Amino acid sequence: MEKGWGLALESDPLTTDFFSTKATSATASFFRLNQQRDMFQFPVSLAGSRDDHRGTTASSDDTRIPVDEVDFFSDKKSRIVDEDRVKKEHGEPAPSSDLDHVNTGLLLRTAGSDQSTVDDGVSSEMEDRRAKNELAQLHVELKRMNAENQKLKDMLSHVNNNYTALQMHLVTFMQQQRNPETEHQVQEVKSEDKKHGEEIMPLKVLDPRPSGGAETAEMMSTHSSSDERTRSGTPQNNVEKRIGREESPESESWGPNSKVPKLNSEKPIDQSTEAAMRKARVSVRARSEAPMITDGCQWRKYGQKMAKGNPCPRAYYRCTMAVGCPVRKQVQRCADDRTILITTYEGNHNHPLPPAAMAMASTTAAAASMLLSGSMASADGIMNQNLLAKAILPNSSTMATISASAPFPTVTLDLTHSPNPLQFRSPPQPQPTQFQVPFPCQPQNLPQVFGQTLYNQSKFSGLQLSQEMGSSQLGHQQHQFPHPQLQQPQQPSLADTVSAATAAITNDPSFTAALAAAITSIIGGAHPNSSSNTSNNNNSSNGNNNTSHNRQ
DNA sequence: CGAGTTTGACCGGCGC
DNA sequence: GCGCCGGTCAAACTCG
Repeated sequence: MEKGWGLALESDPLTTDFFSTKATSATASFFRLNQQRDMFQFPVSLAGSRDDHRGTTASSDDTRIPVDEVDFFSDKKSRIVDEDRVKKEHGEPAPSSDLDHVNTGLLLRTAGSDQSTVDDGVSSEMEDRRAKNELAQLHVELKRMNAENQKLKDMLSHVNNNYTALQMHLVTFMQQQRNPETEHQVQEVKSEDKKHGEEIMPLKVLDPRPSGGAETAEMMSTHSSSDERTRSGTPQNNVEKRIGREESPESESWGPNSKVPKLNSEKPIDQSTEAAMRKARVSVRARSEAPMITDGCQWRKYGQKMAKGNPCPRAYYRCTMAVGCPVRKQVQRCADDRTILITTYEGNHNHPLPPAAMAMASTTAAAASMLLSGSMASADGIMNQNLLAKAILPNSSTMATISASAPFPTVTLDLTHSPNPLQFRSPPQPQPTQFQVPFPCQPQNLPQVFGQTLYNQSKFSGLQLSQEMGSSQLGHQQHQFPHPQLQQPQQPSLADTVSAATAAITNDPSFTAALAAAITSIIGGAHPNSSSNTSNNNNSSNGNNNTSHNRQ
């Protein structure tokens, strides 16, 4: 097995095939041989396969190769040599017998061994031993090469991870660079509120200003918004209700009223920027049979509509991890391929996120930031967008697309390319939680993988969640969240984790390195204490959401 | 009984 | 001005 893996990673199809498919038969036959001849097991099969498939050395090493082969089948040495020559000359195993006509070299050998009841007895024991030694050496060398190869691969994956992490940091940093304005505003708003002698009702304060609202709310909300909001009993609630769709940040971000022009008209430049930020969307396309991909957040469905041009209904969700969180998402199946789930995220969370959710959220935020920058400076925008795409999907440049033509700048992460039918095809859905994005995790896994890639240290819990994630976001796991509310009660079992990893791997081999690192870290002892919300995509599972949410 | 989902109605923007 | 459409609301319903 190990060899199969190692070789497979090498991207040498021939080798891989050899190990995976032919090795078995060859090995089996070989065992027989061993019993008879007491030979070195692996060398035989390996040598045979090599010669048969690669045949590179055959011509040049005519003398030597035959010797090797002879060694293994010392009895039938001469005969085998002839066979091998024939094989090499024709590039295909020459049929030693009718039965083996179609078989590859391995079988031929086996057949040859069977045939070789006629023992020449001429070859000297010395030669045999020498040949054995050579084979053994080759085998050892092969092992060594494999080990070395593995090392290199590890190093590569490591470097890859670091690179990705740096990229994401850069993106985040750029976002933060841009945010100072926002923060400024927030500060100002806060101070204003305090002047008024009240502790902020973020939403209200913001409400009047559509563009600034959500952002501000998000910024401040972390601690105060929920409490205050709940606290803000009746009168304010009424007001809020009233304001409701017109002024609430949410409506701004998604609804028509949130359209940029309107916002611009009222707002200063930076505010328009913020509005744009909020408009930026991250769309994740992932293959998933689950109704929704898991991204580590808790969502409440607040509507469903039939969208034009798509027979599949579009579902609207809002984040319920904190009161007033402006983040929303739309989930819809692709009209062309209903196995593809399109999840569109918008907005930034105004509360701490569980590790599992960090990736998605960060990605969304980064995407928004990048898109924004792109819209502002054309050249830079392009650059940034490319960067974003790379950052989001470091391993595949083709998967992330950025749409400038859409009403809102949108980053689309297409996780559907990963060829992994396995996971989703499984008839009985194991658990609702697993639908992940085949990375989608499943595209679903995107977030997870992404996070993993970015932050190796993280625990694997993120992976499970991510499967849907499309938005790939970054690392999450490393944070511990103080808020009890945010902590996910469930801890993924190791088995779950492994299965998630397996799914991810199968879905997209390109993430193998990152996943391997993650798995390694887990197995290495880290137990994911973090939130793993394996199943949380279902809104129903969360115990403590006070969902009197939004509307009140 | 509370929390979440469903679903028809409503609202506002946009295009004709 | 009208109708279409996307998005949201909120009462009714379902579920645990």
